Amino acid sequence: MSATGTSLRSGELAQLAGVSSDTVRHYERMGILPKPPRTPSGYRIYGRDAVERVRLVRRALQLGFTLAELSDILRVRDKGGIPCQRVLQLTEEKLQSLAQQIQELRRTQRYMRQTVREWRAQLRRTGPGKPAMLLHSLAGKPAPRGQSADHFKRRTK
Amino acid sequence: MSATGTSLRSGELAQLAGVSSDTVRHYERMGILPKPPRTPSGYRIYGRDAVERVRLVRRALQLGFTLAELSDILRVRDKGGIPCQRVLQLTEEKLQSLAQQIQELRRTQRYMRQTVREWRAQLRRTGPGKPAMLLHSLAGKPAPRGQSADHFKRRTK
DNA sequence: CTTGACCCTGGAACCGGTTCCAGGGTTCAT
DNA sequence: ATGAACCCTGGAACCGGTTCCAGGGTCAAG
Repeated sequence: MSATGTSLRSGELAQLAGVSSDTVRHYERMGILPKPPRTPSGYRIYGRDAVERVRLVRRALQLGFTLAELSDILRVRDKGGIPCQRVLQLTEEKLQSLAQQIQELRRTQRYMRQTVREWRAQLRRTGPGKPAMLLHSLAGKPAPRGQSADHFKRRTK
Repeated sequence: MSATGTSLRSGELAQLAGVSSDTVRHYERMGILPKPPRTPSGYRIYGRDAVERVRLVRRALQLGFTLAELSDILRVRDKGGIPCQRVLQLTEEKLQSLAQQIQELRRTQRYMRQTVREWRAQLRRTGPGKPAMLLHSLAGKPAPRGQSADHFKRRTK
């Protein structure tokens, strides 16, 4: 009875939007998907627009928005508010720090390439199965500028 | 009695290496700093070489090594092993995925810039305080290639 | 002797988005 | 009426590096 209708159950929504149903429920908990009506037995009933919503969230996440931010924004919007300015501003901030991040990564890249080059030379010099002290040589080198050490993980802010 | 000697206590080591003493102890737990001798009262006693070691670890972390990897490598080295090949190989892998990561980020950057441009135009069209649907417009757009959605956090592997 | 700076331990919190779990109900087909 | 496939709940685990915490020693200067 649910297959071809307009209404979706959590699993179907998840499928259509390309996430797990766990994630769908999680989004609801985070206030990102509004609480949907339920069947008498407690199953969630979503409209097809929910698919859009989830997809939107995924895109926004890719742009660096957090669930918390999206929760804010969407809540405002759902109340008839116009969060566009806020969205635009946030996006520009992300863009900013994205640029920074890229720069940082490229610094690391240069540094790492240089290091590998030196290591290769060193290995040729000392012979393959010998001492070499590769890692050790790092200690004395000038760090790759940015001191943060978490290029990799930390979300923008 | 400890100030100018050759031996360091955890806090001094931390200071000299630019980390917190919590971190020093953590490194020990992870097997990255070898268990140091203790004073009769239980204080750790490090030699000056420990400073190098910690600095080395920090550099390596910046290059994308994990504590686990470093733990392995250093343990081998401390036993007289020669982990240089391993180090080199790992580094090349990091370098590889770093390049990928940068590419991904640049894609996102391009996508985001384009998006902002479109939004600006849209805002001009609809007038400043009006509807606008900025975020909403994301749902229909083609995603920025990479489907991973975690440019930002996840450590390389 | 007191004060304050330092050290010890091991376990938990943190970040954020996702996933997993146990224990239990619903729906539909065979 | 039995099974398979789905759904419900709320809480916890996960990743990894760092930090924080309580409850307690150590040590030197005043």
